[in-house]
Amino acid sequence: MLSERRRMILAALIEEYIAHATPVGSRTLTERYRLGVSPATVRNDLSALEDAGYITQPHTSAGRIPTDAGYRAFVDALLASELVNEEPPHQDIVNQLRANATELDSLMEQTSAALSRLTDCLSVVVAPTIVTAHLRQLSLISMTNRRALIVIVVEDGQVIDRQISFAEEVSPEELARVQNLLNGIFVGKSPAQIKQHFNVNANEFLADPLAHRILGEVVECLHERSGSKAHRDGVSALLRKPEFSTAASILPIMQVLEDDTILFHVLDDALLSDARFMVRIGQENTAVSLPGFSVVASQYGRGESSGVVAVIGPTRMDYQKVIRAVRAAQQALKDE
Amino acid sequence: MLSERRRMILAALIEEYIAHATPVGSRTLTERYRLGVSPATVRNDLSALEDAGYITQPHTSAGRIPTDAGYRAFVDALLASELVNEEPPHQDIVNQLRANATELDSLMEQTSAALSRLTDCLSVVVAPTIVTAHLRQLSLISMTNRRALIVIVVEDGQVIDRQISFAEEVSPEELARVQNLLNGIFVGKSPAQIKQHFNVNANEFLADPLAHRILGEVVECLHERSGSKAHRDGVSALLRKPEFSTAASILPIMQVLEDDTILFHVLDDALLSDARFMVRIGQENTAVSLPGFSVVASQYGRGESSGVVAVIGPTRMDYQKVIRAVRAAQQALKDE
DNA sequence: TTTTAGCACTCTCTTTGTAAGACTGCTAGA
DNA sequence: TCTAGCAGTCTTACAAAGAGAGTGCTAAAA
Repeated sequence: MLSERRRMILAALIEEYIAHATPVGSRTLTERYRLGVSPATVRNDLSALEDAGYITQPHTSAGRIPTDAGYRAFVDALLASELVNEEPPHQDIVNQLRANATELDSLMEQTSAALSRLTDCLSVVVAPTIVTAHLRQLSLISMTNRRALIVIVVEDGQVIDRQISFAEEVSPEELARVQNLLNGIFVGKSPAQIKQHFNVNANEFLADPLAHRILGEVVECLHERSGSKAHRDGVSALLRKPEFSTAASILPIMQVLEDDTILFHVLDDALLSDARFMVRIGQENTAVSLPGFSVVASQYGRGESSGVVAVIGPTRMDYQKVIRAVRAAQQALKDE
Repeated sequence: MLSERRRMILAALIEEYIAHATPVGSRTLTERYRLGVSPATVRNDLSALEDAGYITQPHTSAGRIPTDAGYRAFVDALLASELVNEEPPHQDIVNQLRANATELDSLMEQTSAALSRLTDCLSVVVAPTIVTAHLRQLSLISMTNRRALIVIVVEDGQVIDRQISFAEEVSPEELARVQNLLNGIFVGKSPAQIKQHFNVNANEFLADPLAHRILGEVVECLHERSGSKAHRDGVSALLRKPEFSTAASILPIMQVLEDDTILFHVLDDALLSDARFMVRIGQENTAVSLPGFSVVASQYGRGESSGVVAVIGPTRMDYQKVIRAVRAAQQALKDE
């Protein structure tokens, strides 16, 4: 429905606005892009694009800037094109990250740092949820007479630990017994299965208070940690962008970042559908009002569980660069 | 050397400026504080205080605002007075925190959150360094044939874990053997002692490559983690303060927060001397230039090791409230 | 029908000038 | 030593005016 030229003009305008963060006029477009028409013609097209809701004018005598809908059309075109899909993402970076990081935690941290450096935006990497990952091993380590450490190792290599205190003394031998007991029953089971078993066979465990107590903690751990632990990087990059020069403009994103629950909410919202990859532009973020921010998020799989890697920046972000970077990060985080 | 009245005027001016963030004139002071003298007299004193470097004028026809030196004098007086020292810090909060948090990590997180809420500033809690804490127990958990988890428990209850991969298969029995071997030698030793033993007796361990490898990782862990892990909270509180309404004004602190190394550097600098408690006002922060920011930091001991708890905010912070809050946090984090 | 040139129009931004307001510094007197 | 009064200085707010940028529209050209 949009003529070829208008599409080109929209793309050129967005490109120009992304680069300079300043409203773009008809003359600028004809001067910098080989459109082959005069400014007057471009003006007509701009007017049409504005009527269609793709661009808007901050005020009468300014150039145009893209609306969220304009970015959306631009990004959809980008995603449909080969530009973003075909090219192999920065394989060198992927390899380098993989080589350096021996642990998931450190891999996430480094990926987040690389991502924010690469895109000059804020990046977030969320550890895979363990909702689906199966238990590999449970270890109980005695710390003092009345204190022990539970270490849970999950199939995809994630480790969760938690300390517990006992009202009465518990010997290391006792702990070893419970460890073997629980491992015997639950290794290979998913958190949901473990919880179910715990609830159904509650009576059985009541005879063994220590096992009951510890299993309770384990169940709690597995559910509490579901999707916890997020690495963030690149806040200061955002502060340097002209659109975020006032504190008020960055406050919304800071509030999101400060609270894991809200952050997860925003990311989950972005990935609610079965899509593994998602771009949310400005007001498309419905979980929290984030005017002026876009979120590019992707799930990444580690074994049976899945985490999220995302880049958050101004709607005026370099979508092509960001999308490719997120894809690359997803590769880096993917289970070997 | 400062007359009693001038001291009072300085205190009143700072109090007023802390409350309203706007330059304070002579009339305001006489109206709101019972000084018993006329504005003209106050003006003379203000002029003297300015000559002495305690206050300054943004411009000729504005009131005065405190300089870093002015705050310093104010804070020194505060610290010398009973106001801050004698009163028992919010014991209720301390107790509540202690009750909720079973683990150090969660205690630090909750303390940080409470501290920032209480002071309406940014708060940072750094885990105790383990430089001096002795090893309590070492556990090796087999994850796969070629992968194991090292869990290090230190005297003060901190837990460190790290995954390692092996070139060849390693049986759980082998791991158990090494675990016993290393525990036998190193339990009760400090990181420094362990490292030394490792270096001196290198030959002995060469005959046992697995033990050598694992001990190497342990040594590395203990030193890497020294003073790592920091919890931050309350960034958005800073954004709401009028002095940080521009992105440029908060950029410095964001850069510090983003990089643990720099953050530690700032805090270490604040606690470089043997003082366990320190207030750094504005330019007194020498590690990194933090114009307009003050740092109130305290060490807190957990057993033999020590961590840092700090509040960072505008130089125009409520020092009394902040100092007492930091003291309370230090109590909450102190080893039972 | 589409494109172009030209022009009037509108709006922002900057500058300039003015008036009001705030606070000081100074001087002279209590 | 303190106070009252006043002139002086500086910011802030507001209005007016000019420059600049970019548009929309109209009429002619392709």
